[in-house]
Amino acid sequence: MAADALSRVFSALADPTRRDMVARLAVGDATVNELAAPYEVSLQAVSKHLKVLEDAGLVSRSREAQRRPVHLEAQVFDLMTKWIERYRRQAEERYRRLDDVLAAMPDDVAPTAAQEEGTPS
Amino acid sequence: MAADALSRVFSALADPTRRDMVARLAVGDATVNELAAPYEVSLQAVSKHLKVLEDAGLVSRSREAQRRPVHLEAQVFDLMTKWIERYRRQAEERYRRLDDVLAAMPDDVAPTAAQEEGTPS
DNA sequence: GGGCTGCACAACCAAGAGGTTGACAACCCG
DNA sequence: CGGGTTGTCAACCTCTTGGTTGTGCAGCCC
Repeated sequence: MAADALSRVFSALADPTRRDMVARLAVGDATVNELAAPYEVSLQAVSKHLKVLEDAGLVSRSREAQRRPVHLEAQVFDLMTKWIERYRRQAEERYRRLDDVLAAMPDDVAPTAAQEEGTPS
Repeated sequence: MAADALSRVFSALADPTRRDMVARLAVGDATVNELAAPYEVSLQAVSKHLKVLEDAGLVSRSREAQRRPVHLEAQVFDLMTKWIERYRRQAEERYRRLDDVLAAMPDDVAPTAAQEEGTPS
């Protein structure tokens, strides 16, 4: 749906079945039938899942006679890890420089201690 | 939708708007209005996005008078990176031990050379 | 060449996601 | 207390998603 690559990758991995397939493919290439075996769903459903993974660039499919072996393209993972690491680091950095942030705050209450809700009466 | 935590996290980050919000929150906490400002969508839509992020455990919302400051919970990222790293490493490892994998194969054609399609006649 | 296997494409359907508007609750300010 | 500000909840609409079944094509096997 979303045109950008990162969205497609995240979206593709948001499904447990597809993550499971990726896990399976990390061990080695597999055919559609092999991938479909563990699941209750129809072969067509699996084929759809593979299309999603392929559109996300997570897998590639080659031809080998009438079989279509599926191959994991692990380098796409880097796209995610880069994004994640960037903001995680940024957030951690922010914790480290908490004093600066507090100094920049107006005259708000300093959240040094988490205050509980006040008595309702 | 999917009950498991990892799916919720991936799904939450599959939306560019929500990733953008996370990027914004990495700089520092913000109110809903502040977060909504850059976007064309209604405040309610932003509120929904935040709910998705909150359900994924990516952000938390506190109370501060009538304001609801949103805070990034970066540690959830670890959940993803762990998953990703696991299978990326596994896939990379597989490349390294390609010979073993080939040896373990049955009597299939060894894909040492990518054979082109046979002559159709 | 006929049939079986492996897989994809198309049409359809139920459920969910993301957007909208409208109403309203909680809180500060005067 | 009344009014503005901040944000949520509910109802509704539409498009997408994940599933189904049906059909059909490409390629081995006999």
